[in-house]
Amino acid sequence: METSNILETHNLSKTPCRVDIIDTLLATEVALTEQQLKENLKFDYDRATIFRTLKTFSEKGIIHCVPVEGNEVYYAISKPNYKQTLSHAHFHCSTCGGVYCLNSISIAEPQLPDGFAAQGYELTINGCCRKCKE
Amino acid sequence: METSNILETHNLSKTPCRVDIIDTLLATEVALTEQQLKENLKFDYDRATIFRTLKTFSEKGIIHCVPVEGNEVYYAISKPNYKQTLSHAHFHCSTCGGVYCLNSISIAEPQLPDGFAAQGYELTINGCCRKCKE
DNA sequence: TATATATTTGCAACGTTGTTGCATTTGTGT
DNA sequence: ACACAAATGCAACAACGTTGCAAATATATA
Repeated sequence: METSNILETHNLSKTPCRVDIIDTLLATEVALTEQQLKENLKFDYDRATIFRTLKTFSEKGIIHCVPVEGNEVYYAISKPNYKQTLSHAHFHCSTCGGVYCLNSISIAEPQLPDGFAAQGYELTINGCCRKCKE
Repeated sequence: METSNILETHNLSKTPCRVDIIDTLLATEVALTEQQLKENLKFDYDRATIFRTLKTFSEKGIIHCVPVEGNEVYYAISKPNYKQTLSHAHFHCSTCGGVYCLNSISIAEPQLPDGFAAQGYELTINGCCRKCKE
């Protein structure tokens, strides 16, 4: 799906910042921190604008964020049914810091202690990614 | 293990702030945000002191932090062999926000794409906890 | 195509958090 | 009781999260 469709689907007007952010996230294989995102945008926008855009996109389910050890947050485009999917897995490379969405991974549901009911699973796998492996 | 032992084991001097923080984290069943931690300490300490103490404890493996959706970070006492354990699971209650360490859970290792090598697994299970279930 | 209106943006401001240097205070071994 | 290494509090600064408001802009409508 390309950028215009994504915005239309979610009833969002087509503004430069929104298009730029979605284009950038679509173009990158890995998830990006807000810093990395800014560096990759074609133009500069106000912090508040980017903040609000990311917030809107998160609420709409267009993107999702991945919190990683060290209190860093990465942003990635969501697959269309992301929000409906119970389990999400991400790979975090300890070497380059890259965060990959693992869309096709299924997470085995572990046995929980009595009284706990699971609604969703978020798995972060730390390790060494394809590019850093040599 | 009680507080004094923990500090001695890690070659850390026994200061009020350190003792207070470990006591507090040992006393609570759930992990705490920095805010919640501060509210539960017996005395007040400078922000920088708490920051440095948490950092020291994290490095030593005395505590670990759990990043949760919404960019919140929770701190919890680690079991003695925490750092050596490859897989960690935490339960995050969507209702009360409580974060529980699930020490006895084993995580099934999913199949990764070619070229990716896993070194550790962090699983966060979202749902409804024992206390909030009625 | 011009216009009206609802949105979005940039700017400014403020609170919080992460982080560090430095002088003072404190813990601990002698 | 003392000396020295270590920890603390204070101050300061950068980065981030967040909001109000006025100016600019996207889009539906005439």
